[in-house]
Amino acid sequence: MDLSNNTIERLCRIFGHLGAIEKTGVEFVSSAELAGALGATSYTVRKDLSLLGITGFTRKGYEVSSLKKELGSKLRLAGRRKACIVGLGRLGSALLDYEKFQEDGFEIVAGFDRSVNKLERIRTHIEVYPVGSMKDVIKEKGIEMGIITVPGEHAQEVADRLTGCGVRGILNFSPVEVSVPDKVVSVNMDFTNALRFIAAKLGG
Amino acid sequence: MDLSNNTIERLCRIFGHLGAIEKTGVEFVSSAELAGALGATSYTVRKDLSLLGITGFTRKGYEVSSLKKELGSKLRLAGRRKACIVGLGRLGSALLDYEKFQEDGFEIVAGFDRSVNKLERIRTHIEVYPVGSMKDVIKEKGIEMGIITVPGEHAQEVADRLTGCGVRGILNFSPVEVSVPDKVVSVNMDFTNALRFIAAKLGG
DNA sequence: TTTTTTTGGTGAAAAATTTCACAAAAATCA
DNA sequence: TGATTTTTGTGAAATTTTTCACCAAAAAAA
Repeated sequence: MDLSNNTIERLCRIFGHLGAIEKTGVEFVSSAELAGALGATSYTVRKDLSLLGITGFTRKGYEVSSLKKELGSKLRLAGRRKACIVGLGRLGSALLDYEKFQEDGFEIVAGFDRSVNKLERIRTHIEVYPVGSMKDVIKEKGIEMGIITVPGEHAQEVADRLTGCGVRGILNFSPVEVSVPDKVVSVNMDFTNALRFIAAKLGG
Repeated sequence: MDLSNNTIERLCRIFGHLGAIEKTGVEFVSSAELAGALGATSYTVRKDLSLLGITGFTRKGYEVSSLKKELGSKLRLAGRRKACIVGLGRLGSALLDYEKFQEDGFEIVAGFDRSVNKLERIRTHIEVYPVGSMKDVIKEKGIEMGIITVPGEHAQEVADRLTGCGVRGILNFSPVEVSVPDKVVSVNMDFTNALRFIAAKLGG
């Protein structure tokens, strides 16, 4: 199947939202409710789901737990995935213990930093290493995804290193867009740009 | 002018990238170079800029410093804007001292948390307050933007409070989409969803 | 000076995405 | 039972966004 990025992004959000609904014990959810929680329309939600061949029940909506299961398997969000964080400054070390990742099946299994000093000072139950041991650690632990929290100046270099070690997914928190090989998926989260966007939308 | 969100987002990224170019001392930049740094095409960059009435120089490209200035004024990214952070856990307190914000004209002038205990323990040069004093502090300091770093369960409540205090822009790091009044601009940054997106794109 | 090359500007075409409209199915109600 | 309501599924229409094609201008080269 050939889903657009927009569709994938929405489906992932639906998946996340279903987790929340599940906790409330509600059994069915309509496309309109999902749309509301997403800031989309019910048409879009139904179309997105139908692109995956997922169908609901007339006059009832979609069954929460089976929808979650289907999305999980169709989008491959079901299994556990291992990730590492490179750059253990304030943000990086905050993310080391970000519980939401674990809850969602993303396991942070290693942190890397250049500074041995920093590695020694850090307090976390996750194992941390000097960047030099990246290759070994990534191979050994089977790490698939890398989270970049180094300053912009070093982001590309870290991305190269990560992909060189076989990492196929990159979440980049630095403000520079990193370029990666074709097969690698990279997403940028630039906080400052988000504030700029808000400021621009606000005008005045 | 009526720019699409995509266009606004790209223009903001261009603005950020121009800062980096400026430091290198390069005077002109072509639409193709900008496109490369953005992961867009040169057509798109030129069209985006032309939508703002910004024009470059034949065979030279755009003059870096004046382009930055024009974007800054047209998108209202030039002035300083005050923001606050609500929720001073790991992430929130990391963001309190995120230097990039300050560099870009976004001043974090207050942090809020429910727990007085946390407020006492926190080490930062930015003033922190109990949530109860939000209204006063926001009015007094002229805070325009709020950054939400509380758990999802409380995100909507915090958003309501912020908008109730007159905040018009919200950057929401919690995994739940908050709903805000029409005039308010809100952007969600859901880390977990970014990882999901990467996982879904990777497949396998 | 003339030609060639590079780069922007932009209306038109193409592609992608979203919305609509309405049939079909199931639950509810009279 | 039969009418009514609600909600999905989806092809078609509408809208939005991106890309293309080509001109003009200016710099560089010849």
